[in-house]
Amino acid sequence: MLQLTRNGEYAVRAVLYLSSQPPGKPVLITEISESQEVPKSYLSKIMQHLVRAGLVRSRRGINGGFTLARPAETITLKETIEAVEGPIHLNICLIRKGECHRDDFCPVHPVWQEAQRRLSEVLDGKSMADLVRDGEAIKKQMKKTRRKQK
Amino acid sequence: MLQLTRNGEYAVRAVLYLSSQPPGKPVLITEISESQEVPKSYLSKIMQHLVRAGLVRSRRGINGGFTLARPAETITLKETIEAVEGPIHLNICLIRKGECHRDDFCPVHPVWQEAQRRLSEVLDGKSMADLVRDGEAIKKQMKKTRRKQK
DNA sequence: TCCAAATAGGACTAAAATCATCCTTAATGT
DNA sequence: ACATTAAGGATGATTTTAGTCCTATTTGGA
Ligand code: SF4
Ligand code: SF4
Repeated sequence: MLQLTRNGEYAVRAVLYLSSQPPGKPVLITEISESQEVPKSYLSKIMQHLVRAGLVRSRRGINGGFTLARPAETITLKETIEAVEGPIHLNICLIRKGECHRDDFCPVHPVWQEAQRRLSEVLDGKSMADLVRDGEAIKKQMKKTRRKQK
Repeated sequence: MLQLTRNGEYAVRAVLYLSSQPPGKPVLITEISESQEVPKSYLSKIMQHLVRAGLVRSRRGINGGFTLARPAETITLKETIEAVEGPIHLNICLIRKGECHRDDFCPVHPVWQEAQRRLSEVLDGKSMADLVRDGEAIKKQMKKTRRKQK
């Protein structure tokens, strides 16, 4: 359907939440689940993907939880999504050359290449640190608006 | 999976083929199916969608077949895809305001808006007439290359 | 050493989407 | 009437999505 799945969406929410927390402080899965409105048992699977992909570190037992494995500045939206959904390919011919045998004479192929490039540009252009900053700006803006409405 | 479905892909192939034919000349579904490598019975459903969407006209019986309903210049890639897949929304929050109740404070939401805008730009920027021209240019280029290889 | 707290990992499932096929009906030109 | 051709409905196999649940493993502290 040319749409992000819940896996990708939830991964972004989780990584973004970790990015908003003090670095190094382990965050419980329950806390992520509740604040980000993601089913806990489902989130558990997603976190496993993120750990294997090297974006997140986990510790079990008391004082356990999840932390970012790298600074939020170095983690992009695209990377987070691809960690749980696999590489983004807007059409099968972008998977690899020859995946669609028409690619060498198809006039639509280059259009998909361009579309993919533009999409990647946007998704790779935002780091988790950027998003945390944007989120804080939105919060500030909302407070101002509410004050005006009084 | 954030990927175009066969429906969209096949629709593009079919409309592009019609665009490459003399305007007004009815083309049989068998001809489209074979030249574009799309299962005939499946293609039949897709053509129905395209007719209902107003991109293609059909005539039954002898001398029947499919023709474009409008000049190829006025039909874009995006339009063709959306005719069979429904509107493209890269994430659910782009369907309508409030579809995701987090949209008014979510810092990721604007990124998806931007991504969608960029994607639409590319897909709406190519008309079927453009693609036919591109296809002819590719054919010419391939002939030249083959000559050099001799 | 034993326990409680956490995540890891595997098995399982319901529902939906995807990718078709086949058959009957309706229109159309000769 | 009749051959031709698309329309439309029913059906189905397979895959993906979205999620749950249970057991195992790790960890730190009493
Ligand atoms: S756009 Fe062209 S190359 Fe890509 S999948 Fe479709 S036919 Fe193949
Ligand atoms: S990006 Fe934000 S607004 Fe869009 S679906 Fe995810 S949480 Fe909702």
